[in-house]
Amino acid sequence: MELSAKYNPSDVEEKWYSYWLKNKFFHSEPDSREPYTVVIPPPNVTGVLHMGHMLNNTIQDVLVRRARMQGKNACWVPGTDHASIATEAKVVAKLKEQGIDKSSLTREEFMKHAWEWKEKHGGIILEQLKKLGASCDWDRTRFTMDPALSEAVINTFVYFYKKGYIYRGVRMVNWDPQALTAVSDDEVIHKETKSKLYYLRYKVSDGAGNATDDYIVIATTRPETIMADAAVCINPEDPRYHHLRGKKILIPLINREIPIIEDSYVTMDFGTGCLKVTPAHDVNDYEIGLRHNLPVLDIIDDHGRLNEKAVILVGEDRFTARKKIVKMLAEAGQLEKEEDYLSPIGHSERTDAVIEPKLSMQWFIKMEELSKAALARVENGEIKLIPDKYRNTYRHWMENTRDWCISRQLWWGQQIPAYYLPDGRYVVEATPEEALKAAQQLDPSVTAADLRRDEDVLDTWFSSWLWPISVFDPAKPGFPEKAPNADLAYYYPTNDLVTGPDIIFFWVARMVMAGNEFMDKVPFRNVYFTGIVRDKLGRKMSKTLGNSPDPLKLIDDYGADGVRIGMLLCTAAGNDILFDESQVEQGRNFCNKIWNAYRLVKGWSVDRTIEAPEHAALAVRWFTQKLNREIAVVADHFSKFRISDALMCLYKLFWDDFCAWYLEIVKPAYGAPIDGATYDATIGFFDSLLKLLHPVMPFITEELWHNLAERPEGATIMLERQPEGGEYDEAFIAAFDLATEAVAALRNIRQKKGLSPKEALDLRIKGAFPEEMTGIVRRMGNVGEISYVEDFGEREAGASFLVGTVEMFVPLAGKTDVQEEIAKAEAEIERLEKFLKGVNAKLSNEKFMQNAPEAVVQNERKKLSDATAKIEGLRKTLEALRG
RNA sequence: GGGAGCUUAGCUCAGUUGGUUUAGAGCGUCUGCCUUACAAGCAGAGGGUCGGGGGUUCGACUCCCUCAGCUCCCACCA
Repeated sequence: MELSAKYNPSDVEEKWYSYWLKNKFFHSEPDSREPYTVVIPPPNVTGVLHMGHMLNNTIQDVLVRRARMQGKNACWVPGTDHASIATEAKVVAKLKEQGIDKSSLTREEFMKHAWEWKEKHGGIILEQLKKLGASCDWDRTRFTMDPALSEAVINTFVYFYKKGYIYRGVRMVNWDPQALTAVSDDEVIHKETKSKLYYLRYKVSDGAGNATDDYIVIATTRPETIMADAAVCINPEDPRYHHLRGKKILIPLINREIPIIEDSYVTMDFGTGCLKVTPAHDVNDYEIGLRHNLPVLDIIDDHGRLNEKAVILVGEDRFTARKKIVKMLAEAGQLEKEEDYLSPIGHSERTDAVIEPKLSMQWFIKMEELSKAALARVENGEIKLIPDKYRNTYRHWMENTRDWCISRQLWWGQQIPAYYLPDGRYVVEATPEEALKAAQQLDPSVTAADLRRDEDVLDTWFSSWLWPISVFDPAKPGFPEKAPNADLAYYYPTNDLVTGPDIIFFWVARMVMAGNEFMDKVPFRNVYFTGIVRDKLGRKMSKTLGNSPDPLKLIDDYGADGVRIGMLLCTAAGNDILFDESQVEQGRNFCNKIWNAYRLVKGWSVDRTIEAPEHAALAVRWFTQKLNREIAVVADHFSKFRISDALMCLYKLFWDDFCAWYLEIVKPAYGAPIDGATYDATIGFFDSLLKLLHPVMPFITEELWHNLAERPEGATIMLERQPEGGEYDEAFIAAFDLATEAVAALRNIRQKKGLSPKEALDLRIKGAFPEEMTGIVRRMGNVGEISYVEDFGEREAGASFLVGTVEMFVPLAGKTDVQEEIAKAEAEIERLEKFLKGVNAKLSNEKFMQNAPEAVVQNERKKLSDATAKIEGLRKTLEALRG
């Protein structure tokens, strides 16, 4: 069959992926082999594949495929995350489109809609991963809200509650008025936002609630909250306001009397040095309020509107209220001035709504003990972070953790298993039945109907932190004493985790905590942090910028292997990835190169009666060594997670060493057959190269491996063993490098003189050039006669050059410019003399001779003698040239 | 404000206890080639005072100080 000159990925990708699935090559069961386990960072169930996933999952697949080919029992567990806020927001939006308001539904009705949506639209991303070639064990696909995994979450909650780690408390939380939920500190994004600083006049009270003429000026960005003011605060050190100590002042418009208090929190040189204290609507103010025992007056409702406690502007949205109150204040003569002000405003990561600090009753889990233990696992080296610099980040996090607010005012998620008695007391139990029993301990008259379950659900991360455990044994979390099932015992701890540094605390650290608590073991040994994928201008990829390519279209255009190579080429661990389609193009071109090398080799006819020519035998010997060496180099790169280096090494091995040198040397003349020995060796090399490349480019390697030789039914390259490598002779490889250098020099001469590659040149060599390599030089440089000479003697017209320390000369009667040669030689002498000066300076420096190690001194001596010899030779050349 | 990191060729990056003759790679650029595997290719070439300054050392891209620029994380002065 005639093979196309171009590799066509769409011809093979689907074929091989279904072949792998059909034969269950990705599936893993515990056995006697060493396990290699990876759990996928579960993408949002409603998510679609973006470039970050592409990068992340390509890396995981490379690691998994390589481990599998090293004979390990590789298991890559896929799955999705229920992502409570993000998913609920999507479902709410979808229902709205259908004209259904969430508030008109019961919890059960809403959950039914949400599950329907999940069944219909969820998990698309996993299908997309298949296009990339991901070798996940799909039989083990998990979802964080699978019944068993949800049970694990509930059991974990009960466990920590009974351990005394979980408590309920009023806290200032970040309230998202759009999603109507509290969000964690880490889900708040501070953006520099243009706002105004309003300077308001607060009149001083006469003590009986009447305004005097005296007033003070307070700067605020939130004039709509003045009705909730509990005090005005000054710095005790501030002499400007000493006369106001102990006095009271009146809130503008509503004339409520509030005290003046003193607290060193106030900075004297910001604004006017006076701060209005609004405990219900600002975190810092809340703390000042606690210190000074101030009342808390909450005037903003859950939707961000002023409530009746505000007295004025009731029902207005906070931003509308701001505009209106400014006008009212101005009319009342109590607005002194306003200035533009740039301040960081918290926005919800999910809805982008401006966060409202709000007091509310939430559930918390204590972090102190958990963090300590989790820090130790990284500090003692049980878990390695790659790159290492993230240890600092990790340590900083773990030493500064605050209690984790785990309740969310949502429905999509695991509902908190707390049950309230009619009298307000509550019990925490895994099931309603147990809860009833526990409740009856407190009050025997309580019935099931009396118990009211807490409305809130748990933070998504409260389920994700169990992931490496619960995907294998969902019955385990919450029960540290219980023996793990067979899967968990075999696969845990997992080996490598590949994720982004942005969730180092959200997820990575918390998995370590859960692992400590329930397994008394780390959840993984290495954490590889990928960078953020940016566009080539360094901007984050975003929908609004439209700078994110569609991954599936990329795969269509360039092939999955091409895209994988393109992603990996620019992947230094921890560095951001500047993605450029030209890298994917390079990946596609590489596929094409491999494809064409295959076409060449398969096009040869073999004659087993002929002997291998000397140059071919030498090339076989050389490539054997080279291959062995590079296998070791690649293994070293992988052991350090230097994946792009490993890939580049393989890229050059195939393209430069195998194609440009090896194949060109052994290639028989057109139409002529190749000898059996060289052919067999070539097929062997090709086989090894395909295996080495398989983890990074699974499809094309499977296709060509099947074509390279007869394979039995059910055979696959993905279960072959990685080539092991072996001994190699560094000196021999270096000798071959000399030959390639000489060839390059000859080609350079041709190019400069405008000589055809078809025209054979003669070559004279003076010096220790390995004789066995002359065959290579002759063949690849198209050299006619090669002679070793003592001296070039009377120099005829020609070109001279140096290969290492060996002088070479090509006679070019009538084809060369003597003046040019002279100039070239002179320039070279000058350079060498300068170099020599430096070497001599070192050698005549007593301190250098005393302190430098012998090897270094020896090397300098060698430099001296080499350079001296070269200069001498060039001088002779010059003499000859000048005649 | 606190912390971490970065700055090497046009671009993206290596540079592994301070010493390997001229600091490397890939891509891009330039030149010549449609040479029977591949123009998604072949061959060759050019390109860097290693961010600036100072110091330690016989010797610094590498260690220290300092200045400048950039990035990220944390905190958030109303």
